[in-house]
Amino acid sequence: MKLTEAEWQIMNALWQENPATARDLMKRLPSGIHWAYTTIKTMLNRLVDKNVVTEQKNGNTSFYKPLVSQKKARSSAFKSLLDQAFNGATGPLVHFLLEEQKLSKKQRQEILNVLQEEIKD
Amino acid sequence: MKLTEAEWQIMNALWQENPATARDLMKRLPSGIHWAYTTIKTMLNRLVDKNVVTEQKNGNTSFYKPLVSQKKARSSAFKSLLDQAFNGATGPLVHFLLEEQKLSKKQRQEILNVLQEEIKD
DNA sequence: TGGCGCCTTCTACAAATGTAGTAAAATAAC
DNA sequence: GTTATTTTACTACATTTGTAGAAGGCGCCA
Repeated sequence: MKLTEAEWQIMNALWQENPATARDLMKRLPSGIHWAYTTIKTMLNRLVDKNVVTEQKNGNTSFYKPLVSQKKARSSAFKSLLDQAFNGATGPLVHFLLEEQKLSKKQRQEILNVLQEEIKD
Repeated sequence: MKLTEAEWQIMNALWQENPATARDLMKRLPSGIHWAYTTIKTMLNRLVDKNVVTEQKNGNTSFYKPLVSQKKARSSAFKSLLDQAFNGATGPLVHFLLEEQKLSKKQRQEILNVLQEEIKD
């Protein structure tokens, strides 16, 4: 399932903690994003239509929960990027990742840490 | 500069070899994609508008060249994914990469080596 | 019991995206 | 030169995406 940019914002907020109301999500959006309440509801409705979240009503209020895990969504986005921009192969991406000037020393160190962690066993 | 999915197809074909005509690109598109000639022209026009490619006419026929390098485009797409789906940090992506893509120990070690090489200075 | 505030459902609407048809102009083929 | 082929320039149109307003319903408190 493909998420749009705006949908990612909503989902990121929702994954943080759920179930959550539209109001909750509104508060959790990154500072800098100030959508109208109804905008958020619209997004949620679309996500429900897409079967990415479920809606449960308690009285008059809707509570939302993700139907798709963050991991799954990431996987899908990752794969799309790979196919689209890196000829579908991990190799070029890794190469890119390492070569890319934009990575700060800190970021590289971060990668190194992860790798070492993973390599351990 | 943000490319759409369809635009990536065109650009991937264009990066392969250029300058190229719309007809050239049509032939180079991955098997499975069969766009009308005018569709390709439309995309190219939009890419020209976006300053992603240049158009030079030779007589009646247009030749196109990328104005944005593949590397640059990749970088941009990569960064978008990172921001959108991985909280902007390389770490989680790498984690994901290692976990999901099942890199062999040897591959990891290889990456590690390259990284250490890179980090040195 | 009449507002106040919050929630929902509907509706709207411009811009971006995917996809292409048409008509006219340029060129190539005979 | 006349026809066939190619190319361009313009226009079109449905769908998706980003963003939100309006109107009606419900609980609460003065």
